[in-house]
Amino acid sequence: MSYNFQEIEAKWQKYWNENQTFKAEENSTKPKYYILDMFPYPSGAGLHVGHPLGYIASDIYTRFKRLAGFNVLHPMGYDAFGLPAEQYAIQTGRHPADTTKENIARYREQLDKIGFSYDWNREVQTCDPKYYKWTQWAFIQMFEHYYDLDENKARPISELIKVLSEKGSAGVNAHAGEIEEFSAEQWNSFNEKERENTLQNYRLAFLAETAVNWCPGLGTVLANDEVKDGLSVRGSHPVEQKKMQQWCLRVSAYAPRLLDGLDELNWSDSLKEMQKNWIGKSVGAEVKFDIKDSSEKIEVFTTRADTIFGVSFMVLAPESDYVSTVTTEAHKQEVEDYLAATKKRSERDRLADVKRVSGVFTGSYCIHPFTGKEIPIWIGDYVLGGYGTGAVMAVPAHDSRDYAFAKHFDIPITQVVSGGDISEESYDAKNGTMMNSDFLDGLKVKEAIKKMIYEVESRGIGKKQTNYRLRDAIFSRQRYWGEPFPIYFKDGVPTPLSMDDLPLQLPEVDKFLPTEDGQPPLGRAENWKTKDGHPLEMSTMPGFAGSSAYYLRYMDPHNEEGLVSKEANNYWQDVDLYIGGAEHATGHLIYSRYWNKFLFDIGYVCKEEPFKRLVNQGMIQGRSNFVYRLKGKNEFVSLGLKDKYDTQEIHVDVNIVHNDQLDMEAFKAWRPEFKDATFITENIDGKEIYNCGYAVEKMSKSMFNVVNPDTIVEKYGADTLRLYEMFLGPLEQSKPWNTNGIEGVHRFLKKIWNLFYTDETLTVTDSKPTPEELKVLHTCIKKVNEDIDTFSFNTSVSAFMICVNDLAKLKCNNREILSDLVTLLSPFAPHFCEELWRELGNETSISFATIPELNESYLIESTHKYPISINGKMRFLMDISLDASKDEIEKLVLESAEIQKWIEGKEIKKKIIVPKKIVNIVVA
RNA sequence: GCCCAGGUGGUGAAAUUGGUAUACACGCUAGACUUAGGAUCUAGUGCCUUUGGCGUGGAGGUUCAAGUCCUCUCCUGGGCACCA
Repeated sequence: MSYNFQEIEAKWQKYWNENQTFKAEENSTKPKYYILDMFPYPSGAGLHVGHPLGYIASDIYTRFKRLAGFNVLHPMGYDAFGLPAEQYAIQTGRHPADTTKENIARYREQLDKIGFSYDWNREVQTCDPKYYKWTQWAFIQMFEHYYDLDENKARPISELIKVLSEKGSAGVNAHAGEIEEFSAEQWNSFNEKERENTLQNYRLAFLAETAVNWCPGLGTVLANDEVKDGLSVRGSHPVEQKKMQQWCLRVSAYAPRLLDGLDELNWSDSLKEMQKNWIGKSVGAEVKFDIKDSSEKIEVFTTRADTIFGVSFMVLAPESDYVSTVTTEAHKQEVEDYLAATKKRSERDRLADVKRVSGVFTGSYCIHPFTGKEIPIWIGDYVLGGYGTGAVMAVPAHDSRDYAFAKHFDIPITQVVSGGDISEESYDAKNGTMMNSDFLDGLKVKEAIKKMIYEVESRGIGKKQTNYRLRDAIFSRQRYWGEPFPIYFKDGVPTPLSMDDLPLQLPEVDKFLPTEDGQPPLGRAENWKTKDGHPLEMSTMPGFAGSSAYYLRYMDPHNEEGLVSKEANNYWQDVDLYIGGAEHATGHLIYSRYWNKFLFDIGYVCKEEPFKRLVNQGMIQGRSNFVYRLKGKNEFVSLGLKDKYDTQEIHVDVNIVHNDQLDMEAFKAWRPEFKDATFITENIDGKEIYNCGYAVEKMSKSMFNVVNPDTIVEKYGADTLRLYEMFLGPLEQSKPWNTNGIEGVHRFLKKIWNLFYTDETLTVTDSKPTPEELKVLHTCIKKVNEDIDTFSFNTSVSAFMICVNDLAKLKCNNREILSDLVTLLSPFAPHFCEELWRELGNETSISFATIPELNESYLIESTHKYPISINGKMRFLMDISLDASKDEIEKLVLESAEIQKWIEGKEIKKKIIVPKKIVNIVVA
């Protein structure tokens, strides 16, 4: 029998499915282990070979954990709401629900072919009303809670109301929006609308008029992580700033906990670093500056309180509220012109010319709190309205942006920290000694910061302050294909629906476009009202809503009473291992942590952090091929000769190129316009060949470099695909896809097959394994065990190859050895191993086998007893632990009886003696 | 500009964490078998001026010993970017 992978893989996939082999149960005596993949967005293009990389790694880990005696939860589902399906719907008129359903079916088919051990009973689709009922529920919970800074957790709004009615706003220490203080009497005299307006400043899910990233191309707002370089991540449309009333989540309330929580997580340093930067903690002080001839003050945030004596001007953000208070009549026109010009510049333009300095003087002055000098107040667009107080004290000598501004407008520069030369550029470093700074003179920068903050606080002109860059998440999208908000407006007051009315299902609409009067698509739905006629919210939730708690739903996917039951949550607790791309660092992985912390606060889940360990798989890039067309002709020249002609580079489908050589007939058949193409070929070793150029690019349809896993599975089988994707290199590294080495991996499986079968019949012996065989096997067991926890699967595959080569040399067909080998290999090549496992006479699935135990004694014993062959040379390796000099050891070792016996009559080619470590002697 | 990874044969990559550099695989070369080979097997394959020497982006350093540690520097990839 030869290795017929197609038959074998179909057979065992069917068996696993029919026998529910991978069904996870909560009533197990084994320890639990939860392994999660980032669920895919089912796009119309289907899976390419890059998608399964992480899935294969997690599946190997899953199967390994099962063999090691764990009760493993390994589910899969789909992140099914999103922009592409809606864009497609707008273009074709097809309902996103229909196309999504088709795409999911296609994904499932592709996933099934690779032999994953998912428990499909727990499948989750975010667009399923049974699922998004709980997304809506969570939103209502956030609406009904606020963040209490004393208890440092979310608490019910009802408790807040009680405090407000007894003590007024002073009785509450909450993470809230800007609130004007009010007394209990005032609160009690508020009408319903006034009360709600106040409460909106406290709620964790709230409506706010904010500057948002508005994308006209997509007709919706976008979150910060959905915008890159002023363009939308999806579709690359320009994005501009616009003030709009939007639902928001008060993620910023959790910023300190999101930051501190990172310490206990087993995530990669680079990913933690990204989150740290995104959260962006900075410690400093808020200082108040009096405005000249006014009772008003300007408050600024600074991390460099030490440099306060170097302040030579103030700068306000164009959108700052201070602008109107400080602008004098004489400068009004100038300021208004400047504001108008700034507003016109899009986010993208602003980023494009960061270096251009612009600003305008307001006509007013501040009074320096220490020197009493007058400081001019300017407006500049390098100051951000949304960060700190929207105003800065400018210290041109020690801040490069202030320096550029001062130089441009010819404002004096005073050095207050020694150490740098400020004639050409500012000196920003936080070391040096203070000068020109009155009572700070002579102090080091760090001491000066402390002293100044103390001074500011004791004079009552400011306080120590920590700021975070993390903003509240904007949660509204003016879109159709998302979760509807469970909110209606009762006389303009936003009110949540009751649980009985959930899920609030997406209505049918005639078109997936905004209405004529600019309302979101849901405005087209007939009767988008509650039963008693109140209008429902028309925007929908963003993509990250559905993916923020899906891992909890897998624990208890069919529960109709809640997102997850207490029992299921207590059993599975949290995700032990999460595998996915690093591109979610500042989006999904922040929102999920926030969402989970919130559910933890309200006592709904038992763990504060959702993902204990996170492994990022690298991206698989495409490897594109090019042909070179003579300009204006239908003639193509091979890579080696192209410099002799005037050519144009054209992407060619990588599927008709093998080892960079073009299949010329297939090329002619590829597209009609190339039907009559002619070629200028190269002669290499007597063959006429057309060589293609190549480049590493993103895998995408337009570059014709997409490789579909189905093609690989068809040609080599799923097990070869799985092994090859792991063999390609370290999991976390990005790498281009190429099939150059896949033959070697496929050959490896055939070699194992041949250990079992001679002349197509199964031949295994039941004799006792020899020490050599045991050594070979246990070397492999050791290596694979070591690799598993670091996901170094590429070296595991190598270890298997070495093992099989050595066993083939020993002509091993021992049942015990082969059985252990197959068990160890089964997580990597499950179908293949399941087949051989049964051939060895086992009744149950190999998934219920036990991982072979490592016996180090086989290794140690043989190291001393058997000289081994490395790279064709005989070597004697020996562990020594003598604390002696090289020469002494050499003498001792060479004179030992064991070595004497071995080298007798042979020529010593090489001696390496390493104190305390090893002796390595190579003989001819 | 700031932060994080990384740089090893023709290629993908290993290296017991300071101890035989290039395991394993691809590719290539030669041979065997074959009507044939995009099949299988065997041997070889870092470089050079080859009784020897040089080699892990470059230059120094620590050490009996450095791909690994330290200093400087040059590239590549990723993230953040007027965050005061």
